[in-house]
Amino acid sequence: MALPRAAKTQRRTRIQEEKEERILEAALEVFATNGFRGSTIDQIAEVAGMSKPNLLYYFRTKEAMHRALIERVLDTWLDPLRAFDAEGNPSAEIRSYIRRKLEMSRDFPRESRLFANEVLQGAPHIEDELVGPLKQLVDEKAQVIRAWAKAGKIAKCDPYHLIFAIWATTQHYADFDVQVRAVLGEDLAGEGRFEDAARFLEQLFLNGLKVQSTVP
Amino acid sequence: MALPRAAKTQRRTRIQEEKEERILEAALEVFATNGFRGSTIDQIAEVAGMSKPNLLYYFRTKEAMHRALIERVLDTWLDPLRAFDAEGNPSAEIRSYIRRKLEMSRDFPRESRLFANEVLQGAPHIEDELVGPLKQLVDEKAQVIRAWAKAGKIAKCDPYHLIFAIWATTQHYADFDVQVRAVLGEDLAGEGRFEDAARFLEQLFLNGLKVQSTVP
DNA sequence: CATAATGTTTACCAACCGGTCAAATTATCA
DNA sequence: TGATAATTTGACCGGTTGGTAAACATTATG
Repeated sequence: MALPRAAKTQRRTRIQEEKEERILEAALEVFATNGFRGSTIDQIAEVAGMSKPNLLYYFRTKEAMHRALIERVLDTWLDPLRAFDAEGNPSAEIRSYIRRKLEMSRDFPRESRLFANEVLQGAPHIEDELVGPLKQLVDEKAQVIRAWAKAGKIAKCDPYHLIFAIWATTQHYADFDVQVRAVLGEDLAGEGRFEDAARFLEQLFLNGLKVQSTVP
Repeated sequence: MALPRAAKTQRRTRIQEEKEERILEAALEVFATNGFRGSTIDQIAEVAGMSKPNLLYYFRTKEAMHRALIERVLDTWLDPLRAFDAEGNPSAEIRSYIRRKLEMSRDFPRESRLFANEVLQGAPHIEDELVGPLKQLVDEKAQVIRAWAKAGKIAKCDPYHLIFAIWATTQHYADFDVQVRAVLGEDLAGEGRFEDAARFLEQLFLNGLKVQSTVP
């Protein structure tokens, strides 16, 4: 009778875990490809293989589903940036950040598109996360980059725009996948694409951030 | 009685031009912020300041409106890439391409988001344009870049991924504007943002593509 | 095994949405 | 000016959508 989330029993039942898992998986699929408004509960229910009212038994509203999904995914999404290590070698850190972000685009394109859809449409559901945890983390890492530049370990540059550039270039392969495939052609797009992109971006960013010696 | 598009009179009346203009302007606003599925004819009608049936008098369906809008905007959108000149100085050409694209993001953010929404959701309405005119233009310019690299005028690099990187970094400021503003803070985001971004991206791409001399 | 709690389904509703229609209004021009 | 064509609107329609109510089924537990 009672809704699972509000149940008196503190423990989530096995069946609750399983179903919520299946629902969020389906929701990711649907929200990522249609955006929030473009997605219907029926669609999600079908992908999840259950009836609409059943789905609404676990998440009261479409928005609750979306919220739960965002919460669950945001942390993972920011992991690569968190791994950015102030003590490490600057070039190596930047290289591996690019690589990790690119791997995310390859392995979790739906998560990328979920956020892209949301941000693109004005982030009506995640604005708090943007100005809160996200900004804080970026500020912190920007300081690291700025220190590297000041110490002459990389070229002087605006750390925020550097981070934006890495986000943009790596996520592009997930978010604009259709366009990339259209331009490269179906064949080229598949096989070597990941390595090609990684090689190019590493070259671009590492040379681009190399300290410019004023005549050796 | 008859629909204007199918009218016997070949000439479009003044009133037709004006109304279609107003409708497409409103459609751009709405489609860009909500995507195709997320937009309603009522919304567009309200922004355009006319009734829904009146709007449907000029464009028979929502899709017809969207199609007309895409057609009208796509050419302009590709202009910067078209301006890319094989005869020019490579560094100067790349620099001014970046600048033009960045100006587009600043001056026509809605157009950018319109395409971003569309591509992000699988480009269901513009796939022909992608594999047709777009691919053709990109192929052509990729050849130019490849020739430059072969002639030693810029570093060896994959021209397609270079173009993707320029698209991604410049359009990022239009498409992910909310996120950029959230991270930079409302103040920093406004004034110097354009110049900061331009300076950073020019540094990144021009140094990144500089021929790496193997000891002078 | 009884029984209460949890989980699932069928039927349904009100609001919304894309689109039509016929009637009313306005612009055009002989 | 008056006839005719172009434009505009309110009322409406069928399908979709987010969500509810209540009956039914299943599972956990004393």
